[in-house]
Amino acid sequence: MYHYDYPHPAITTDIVIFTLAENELKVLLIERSNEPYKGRWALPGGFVDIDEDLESAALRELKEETGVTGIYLEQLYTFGKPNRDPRERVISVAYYALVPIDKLHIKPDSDASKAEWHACSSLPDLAFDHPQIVSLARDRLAAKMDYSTIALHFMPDKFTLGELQRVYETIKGTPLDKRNFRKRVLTFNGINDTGEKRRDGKHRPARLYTFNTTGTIEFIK
Amino acid sequence: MYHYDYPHPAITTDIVIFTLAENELKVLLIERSNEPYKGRWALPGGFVDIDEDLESAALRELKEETGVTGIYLEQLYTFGKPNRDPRERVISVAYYALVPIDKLHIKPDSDASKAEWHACSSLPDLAFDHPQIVSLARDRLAAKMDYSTIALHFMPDKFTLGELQRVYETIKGTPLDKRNFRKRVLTFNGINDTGEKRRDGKHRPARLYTFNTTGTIEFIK
DNA sequence: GCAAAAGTGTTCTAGGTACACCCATGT
DNA sequence: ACATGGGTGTACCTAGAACACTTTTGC
Repeated sequence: MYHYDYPHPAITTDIVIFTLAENELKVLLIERSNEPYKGRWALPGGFVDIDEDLESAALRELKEETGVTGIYLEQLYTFGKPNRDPRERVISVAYYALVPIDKLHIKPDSDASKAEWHACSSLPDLAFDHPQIVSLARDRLAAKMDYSTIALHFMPDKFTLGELQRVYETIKGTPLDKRNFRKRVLTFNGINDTGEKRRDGKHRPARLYTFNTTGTIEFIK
Repeated sequence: MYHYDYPHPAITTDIVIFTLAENELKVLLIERSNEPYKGRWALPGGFVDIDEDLESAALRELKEETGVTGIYLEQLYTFGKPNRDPRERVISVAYYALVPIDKLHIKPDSDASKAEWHACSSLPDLAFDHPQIVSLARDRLAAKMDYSTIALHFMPDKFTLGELQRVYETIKGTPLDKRNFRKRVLTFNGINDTGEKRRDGKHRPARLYTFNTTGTIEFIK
């Protein structure tokens, strides 16, 4: 038992974990096995330990749910309406993360609870204020697409420019001109031609590129 | 006394309150009258009540310290390193606010503690992790200057384009071309010519403009 | 009449957009 | 040989940057 002179709220982190699969932007959801909202889908998340940094708590949740580490993670917003959780006052520091396309198979099924990727275009009814959180995360991601290199964090270690263009087209929802797209992304710092090529189909092999992912994003223009 | 099965952190809000005076960007600081950091300067802020929304807590602090209401306020970031406060685990949801030039006289001296405006260019040693908070707030403000109408929230109800240009020049730290500046700001939605003019000195009177401040900012370009 | 800030257009430049064909491979 | 995605250059257009003089007032 812990005692305080004044009432204290509980602190959680919730994470909007994005990935791209089947040419759709997807988020990882957990089916709740306890009340409240038992049986409803919710964002992965949990309580922050009393000696744990907020970002560490988010990284821990991320690892527990997906098994991935070393990916892009950014604080999104803190949600603290007094009745957002029916049990007690809970303030949630929301983060969002980007999982590269090739790392998502690892284990979306850690503990007993069911975890699944859901297309952003058709999400189920979410628990708590999680619809707001997802919505804000999508807005932030869409905005950063225009003025940063954030999209590169969806890419595997080596990728072709065609793959990268499909990522942009999927998130923005519009087709892009191939020549203009290539001119633009090749001006980004950190994109390098490996010299290697990949043959995958009955067409000309594509050059493979890498991105210097220092875990950060670069601002452009 | 309040009891919990698990330890709970305390939650505060800290606010970076900006204004412009004497052609300088300034922030409001409070001299701490209690330990820890007694006698040091710190951001205004305080504990969030258990049934209080985060933004309401920030607005309450803002009103207590400056007497102003209805000004621009935005959540900045949540700071939660385990030892950022030596007393107990304290997580701070930081906000920043913009006080119009003509409203800052009201009362920067609410309770017993001393409150003063300090130029951003020469801040004293701040308590806790407040240097980081101020620094992030300045970065955010500078960034929003480029792609939003946030600067208009520094303006009084009626202002001249010359005054507005000096605000931009002060925050950005560079002189701007008068003709290009006017062309640009007059494309913003919400800026209207009142038809009135102001005479204040031995020169041609200036047109007075207003801004439709719905409390929000508009994104441009 | 002179000092001081308000007010006003045009030219130039650079970055973004539009656009069509050849290349290397698998079947 | 043909289908498939990879790879490349130029012309146009628009938004931002550079730039100088006239107007209205107070003293």
